[in-house]
Amino acid sequence: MSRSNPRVLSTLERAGGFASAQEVYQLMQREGEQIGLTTVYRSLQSLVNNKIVDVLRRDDGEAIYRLCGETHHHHLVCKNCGVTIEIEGGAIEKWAKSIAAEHGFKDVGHTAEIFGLCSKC
Amino acid sequence: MSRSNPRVLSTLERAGGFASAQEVYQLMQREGEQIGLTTVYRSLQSLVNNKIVDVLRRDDGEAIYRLCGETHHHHLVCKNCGVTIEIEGGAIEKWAKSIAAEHGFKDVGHTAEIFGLCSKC
DNA sequence: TCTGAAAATGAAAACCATTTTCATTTATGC
DNA sequence: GCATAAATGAAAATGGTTTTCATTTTCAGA
Repeated sequence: MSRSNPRVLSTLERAGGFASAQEVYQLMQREGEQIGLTTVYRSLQSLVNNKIVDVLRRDDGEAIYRLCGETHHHHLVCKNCGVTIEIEGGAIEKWAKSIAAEHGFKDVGHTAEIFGLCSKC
Repeated sequence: MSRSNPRVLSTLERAGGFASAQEVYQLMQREGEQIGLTTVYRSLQSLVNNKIVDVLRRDDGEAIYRLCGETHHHHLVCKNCGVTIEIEGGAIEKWAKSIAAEHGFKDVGHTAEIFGLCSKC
């Protein structure tokens, strides 16, 4: 298994904690970092596995990565400009748990995203 | 510009109003319809432009199309055997709408999935 | 300090959904 | 009919992402 190259995380932070793999790679190149695109992808994947970053999708399907806090939250994302607002999901947690219990499911997790056009777009 | 091939819409409806372009294409092939993948893509695009269908993204980035105005549902998926149960999302709809309104978002949609281990696994 | 196994790396190729190109067929108005 | 526009689809191009594989680096133990 591969661990994350720390410079990738540091670059993602510097990018405002919100960038695609391609963008992280280009940023590192521009700054003279010597790294391959493959390693960027692998590092980001590893960060996702370790729950250090989240992955979302742009409208065109490109994956964007962003730092996430530890508390479980959801996102409200503008599908035009990409601005993201973290939201609490208390209601969702309960909903997911009750639905799962109703059908005898265990070890339950869930995903939920809300998207739309923000007030500026 | 091209108009939508009506068989594409009819197939999307038959698919439960929720499928990717590739799936629509495969479904049509299996049913003996004679159509090219290009036409499927063009028809779906045209349906999106005409606001007849919505387009979302799967986690893997593939675009999925769904009929507008359909009351859409969510899924409870077993992460071991893959069995899927359709569930109503009334509570989620309300939650998504209120959160979005709170932050001035318009043209709002959402995704939500619950996953876990089903009673058999 | 050596040595070898395991992990990390990255260039190139493979993958795959999607889009574009372009030549051909079909539909439509006159 | 005839001409022009629209629709079609095979094949090629595009572009993000993943895989392959050979090489380099790391590092624990002799």
